Amino acid sequence: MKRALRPNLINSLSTSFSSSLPQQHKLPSLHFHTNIKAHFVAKLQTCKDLASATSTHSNIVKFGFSNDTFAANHLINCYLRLFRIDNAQKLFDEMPQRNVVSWTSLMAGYVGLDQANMALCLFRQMQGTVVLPNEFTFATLINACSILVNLEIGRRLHALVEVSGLQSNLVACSSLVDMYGKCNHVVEARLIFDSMCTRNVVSWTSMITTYSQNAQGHTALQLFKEFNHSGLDRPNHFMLSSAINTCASLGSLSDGKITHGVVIRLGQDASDVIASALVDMYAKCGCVNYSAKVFRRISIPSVIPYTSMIVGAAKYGLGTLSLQLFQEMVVRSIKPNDVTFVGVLHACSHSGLVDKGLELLNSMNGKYGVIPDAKHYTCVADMLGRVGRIEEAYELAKSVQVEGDARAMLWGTILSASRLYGRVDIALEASNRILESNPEVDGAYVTLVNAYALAGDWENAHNLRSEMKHTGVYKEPGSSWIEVKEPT
DNA sequence: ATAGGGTTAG
Repeated sequence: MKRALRPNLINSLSTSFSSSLPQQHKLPSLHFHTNIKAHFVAKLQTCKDLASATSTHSNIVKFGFSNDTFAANHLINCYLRLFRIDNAQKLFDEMPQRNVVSWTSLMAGYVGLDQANMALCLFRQMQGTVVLPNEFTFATLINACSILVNLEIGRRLHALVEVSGLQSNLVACSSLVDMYGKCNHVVEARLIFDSMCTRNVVSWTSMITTYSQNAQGHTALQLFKEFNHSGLDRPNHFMLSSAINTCASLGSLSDGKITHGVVIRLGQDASDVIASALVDMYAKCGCVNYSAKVFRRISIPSVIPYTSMIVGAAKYGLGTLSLQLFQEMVVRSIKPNDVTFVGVLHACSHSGLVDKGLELLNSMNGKYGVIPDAKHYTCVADMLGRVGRIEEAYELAKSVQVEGDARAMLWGTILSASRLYGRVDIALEASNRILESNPEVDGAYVTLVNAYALAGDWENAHNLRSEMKHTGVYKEPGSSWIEVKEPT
């Protein structure tokens, strides 16, 4: 095997370099060296599978480039593209000389694999070296803070950005705008946006999204308009999706139609991402028939527009349409994901197709390879609860392992159903589990009081209410207890 | 060579 591999490689190299090699008599070895390295790097950039990555890796070692930082950085990035963070980390650990690209690449790799914390750890390690962070390093780290909603570290990085003299840097500032926005600090995001000396589509999109995600949709749309009149650039599909999404969150059909008009004028209506946003927007603005129109114009819809349409139809009680669409995507071999199943399960729930819903839940993993999680169980528990199949809902909830807020949600659903059907025993059980999952939830206290009261256990109800007053979680009786999580 | 923004659920 190995014997065959090496001559082949040398053959392929000599053919690719045969035209340049003979002319370079003076420095043949040096040029061969440079060219062969370029060849390996080119190979790494187009690597599609682990086998070719590892074979190129071993060739890099064989040809004596194992200590070459440039080649190793390419290898790291190649492994990261193939989602092999373990290989990338191992290589990184073995590098004798790491530069800022080595560090930043590995950090970005962790962020991309939902391990934003690891990126921050790496930065701490990096600070113990002589390598200095650049704008890309900061952008990657600030992005990690956005994902983690970690304002504290975000602020520290902001300070470091300033110390490093990058306070007007486009890339660093755009990520700061995004970070402050994701941490709900709109004013600070805007201050940075205003302080930037150059802005591009990305920075404007970050600012628009910040307003949109912080319940200031009108300001977001105003900024979108401002950008369009500024003549700086044309909005791209990122900015357009954000604007459409803003209209959806506002529930404003008129703004939605105007934005749809902008999309058409810019010739962006063929974009899958934009179409998904439009389908969702029309459904949220009360026009599911428009959603259907947009959806049917997509030639090959991916799982996202399919899901948007399934969810939209489900909300309008068009359960049969949702299920038809689901069937259609299965026939077209478009793989449903976890969100798609939330949609179809909702459809079953809202249209009273209970047994169909149960059948779907049970076939999710085996037939479609999607492992049901808390949100699916909550959905099905709600479906069973609505039609009074409380026992089954209760058994289902007991059978699943869920933690934290998701657990409170699941048992909140059981609680709601058991109250509705007067099952005080199960209501009590559910209240207790909500308390176990999340003791800070004041709504659960109220519910527990209600449950005790319902059961006629007034003494316990009274005691608990005093305890609540004591711990400061008291809520006036009669207020809504369904709000498990209040917006901050 | 490395980087920043967007789309489906609750």
